[in-house]
Parts: sequence; C-alpha cells; structure tokens
Amino acid sequence: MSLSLAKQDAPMDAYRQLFDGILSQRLAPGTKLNEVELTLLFNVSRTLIRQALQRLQLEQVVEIHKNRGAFVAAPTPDLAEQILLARHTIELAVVRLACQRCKLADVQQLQHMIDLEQSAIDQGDMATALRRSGEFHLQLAIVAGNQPFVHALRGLISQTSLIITMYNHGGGNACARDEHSHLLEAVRLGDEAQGQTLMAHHLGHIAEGCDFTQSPQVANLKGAFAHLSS
Amino acid sequence: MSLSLAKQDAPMDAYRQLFDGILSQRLAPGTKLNEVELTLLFNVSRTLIRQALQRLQLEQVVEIHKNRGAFVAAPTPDLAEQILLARHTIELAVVRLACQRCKLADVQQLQHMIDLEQSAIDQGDMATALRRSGEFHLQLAIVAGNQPFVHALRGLISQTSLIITMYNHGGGNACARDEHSHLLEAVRLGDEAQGQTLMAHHLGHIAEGCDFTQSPQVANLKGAFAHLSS
DNA sequence: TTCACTTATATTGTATACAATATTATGTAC
DNA sequence: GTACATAATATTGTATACAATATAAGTGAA
Repeated sequence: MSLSLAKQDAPMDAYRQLFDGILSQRLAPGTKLNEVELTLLFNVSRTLIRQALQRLQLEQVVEIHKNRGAFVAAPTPDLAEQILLARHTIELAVVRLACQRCKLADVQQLQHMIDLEQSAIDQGDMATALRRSGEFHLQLAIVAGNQPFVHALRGLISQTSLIITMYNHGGGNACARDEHSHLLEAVRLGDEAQGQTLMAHHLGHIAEGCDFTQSPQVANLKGAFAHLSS
Repeated sequence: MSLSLAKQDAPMDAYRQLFDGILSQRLAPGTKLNEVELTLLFNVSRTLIRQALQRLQLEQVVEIHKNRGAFVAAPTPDLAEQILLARHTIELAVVRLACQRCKLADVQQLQHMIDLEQSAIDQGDMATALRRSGEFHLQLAIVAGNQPFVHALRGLISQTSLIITMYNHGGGNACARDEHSHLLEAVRLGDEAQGQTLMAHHLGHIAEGCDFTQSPQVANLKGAFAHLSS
C-alpha cells in the first residue's frame, strides 16, 4: 500500500480548501462565502460546506451572521492588537517549552520549514511564504508539546495572516527568514532567555510592519477558485 | 417588550443544554453521546445536535471519533498538566490586564459572581459551585478585554472542570471563595504583582487538589437528563 | 463453551427537501 | 427622480431520507 496516498476525507477537504483559500490570500477579508457557490466549487453538499464554515468560525477565520451568511473575517485594528498581544503571551511560553523539549529531529523539521518559506520568498510568492511562516510558528508549538497552546495558536496565527493581508502592504516580513533562523538556533541551544527575546522582537516586527489606518480590498469568490473550474 | 425574555435559539439551546449537562457533572467524562437520544431529549433534529456536538468538540469538551460517535472528553493526566500550564500562562496575563482595565461596575459584577458561587457551596451544591467558579475566571478575562484570551479560556476552564470531576474527589476547592475574593481585591486595587501571585497560587491549588492516579466513573445519558422527561 | 464467521441491527455520515429569513426587483405615489 | 410599499428571488436554517460504517446478535464447527 502507498504511504503517500491519503484516504480522502470530504469534510476535511472542504475545510482545508477554504482554509487554504483564505490563508493564501485568494479570499480577501470580508468576502462573502456563498454556500451554493462553494458546493459547486468543491462538489460536496451544503451539509459539508456548512460544517467547514462552522469550524472556520470557531477558529475565528470566518464570521457567520445569523440568516446573513459567512464572511472571511476582517479583524479591526483593535482586535488585531488583542490578537498580537495574545500571541506574544502564548508564544513566549511556547518558545520556553520548545527550548526544553526540542529534539534533533524537531530542529531538522523546523529548519526544513524555514527553507520552504525562503524558497517561496525567492520565487516572489509572498502568499505562500506567509502561510509557511505561520506553519513554522505552529510547528514550534507542537514541538513544545502543549496541546492547548497548539489549539489556540492555530486560530491566532491564521488571524495574524488576515491582519497582515489587510494592513501590511509593504513587504515588511521579508526579514522573517533570519528571525526564524535565529529563533531556531536559540531553541536548538536551549537558550530560553535568548529565545524569548528573539520571539518578542519577531512578533513586535509583525506589528510594526502594519499600518492600521487603511482598509482592505475584497475579492470575489469565483475568481479565487478559478483554478478549480473543470 | 420584556428584557428578560430571550428569543429562543434552537442551536444555541441544544449546545447550552449539553454544555451545562457536562459542566454540571450530570454527564461524566467518557459518556457516549448518542445523537438520536439527544434528539428525543431536546426535541430538535439531528442536524442541530450534530452542530452542538461539533462546537463542543472544537471547545475540547467533547471528542468525536469518526463513525464511532461523540463522547464527553476525559483528559488524561498528561493532558491535564498541559491544560493547567496553559491556564497559568494565559490567566497571569489576564489578571495583569484586568488590573489595568477593571472598572467599578466590573468589580461589582465579579463580586456578585463570587457571592453566587459561595451560596452554591453553602447549599452543598458543589457541581454548581464549580461551574460558577469557572464563570468567575471567564468574566475576569472579559474584563481584561482580550477576545482571544476569552476564547481560549472558555475551553480551558471547561476542561478544568472535567479534570476536577475526574481527579479531585476531595473537596479541595472549598477554599476557592477566599482566593477569588483576595484576587478580586488585588484587581480592584490595580496591584498587578499581587494579582499575579494570587492567581498563580490559586491555579496551583487546583492542581494540588487532584489525584491523577485513579480513574473516573461514567454515567449514562438518560439519567443525566431525567429532569427533561415530559 | 468458545472461536470464527455471517447476518441483522443500530448509529453515524452525507445529500436533499422544505421552511424561514433576507435581499433584490418592481411598481406606484409624490 | 426619490421614497416607500409590495412582490419575486435568492440564501440561509432545519428536518428528513438515504448511504456507509460500526456494533450486536445469531449460527455453526471445533
């Protein structure tokens, strides 16, 4: 049997396609997510679409208004500040745990994720780079071995991507590679103080790169999934 | 129009009844949650039952195994430790924010919640006391004004209730009243250092009150909602 | 009895049908 | 043309029907 052949899981697939669409910036914050359109795009019934939307809502990536429908979340500047503060609090604890528990294999995997992120940057694909940057942070939480932190960060990192999409129009996170690399080096050495310092600066840079005075553009649904048209 | 007459919201009602059933210890950890039984108990279709179960799953209060069904979560000792550590990290930040932002009305509401918890203790209703204790902690996060913290703590506090149900058979949290009161006093005075110290001790006492060597009993579904039989 | 195997039942997974609500379009008065 | 009311449409909310899977019951052989 093939190890690479994942069994297809319709609910997860619908969820993941939507999630990727949002995180890859094909679906801009504020975009209306029409249920029947999504059924046509993904070839599943509204039941599974609604399941995926509810899950995304509980991850705070989608907002559902009763009888009005689902929309890609669009964090206000005030909420964005709360999100970045929450990340600061949790990720400082995460990096501390990661310093204590990180194994060689973990370091190698994290390094690989940094490389992937960098290759996306090299190709000018900033949307993919942003997504992989988030995956690096999440993997760090997994290495830290605290399930609630992983769970909370999954949502917070996704929301941060939305925030960057909305407010960071300059390419301010191009410096991320070095920051992730230095962070990983501190984790590898088990230097908790240095790791926390670097993480604090790193998250600070994300906030500094954002301009909370302008509002975002909203894309439409069919265009975002044009590659699925068969 | 009556202010106290909340418009009925079937999905929320089903969710809340299940949530209360679990948090009030009528549904013990590990209990199988049969969907058709729940439809009969709550008089809604499986659609809404499944919605409620999915939401509870994402709050980590219910586990859903594919094709096997939903069960009240039963955190292992290892996970319990992770949950309490996560609470420690987040609630120390929460109490710090609360010290900065707490208004007079907030103090009064928090005091009221302490009184409600105490009255439940006085009546020997420890299940209600436990639930109200959790509500106090959650309200503190609301006062702190950080939505991600509120969101994360909602699940963590519920999970802590499950942990106490499973592992804390002594009445170790009877001391909670004084601890909550002292905590509120520090918040009222805006004494961040004192607030964090008290919170750390409070959460430490929860962990100390638990014996992670014995396993819990599992109740059945009909008995837990016997009061609904019409 | 006990184990394996087959069949029947129960339970969950998904799609569809219908109901309720919101949105848009149309028409009419001013 | 604007504003308002009304009708037509579109969209979401909920219940039910059917399919897929798992669990339980039954049957026979060792």
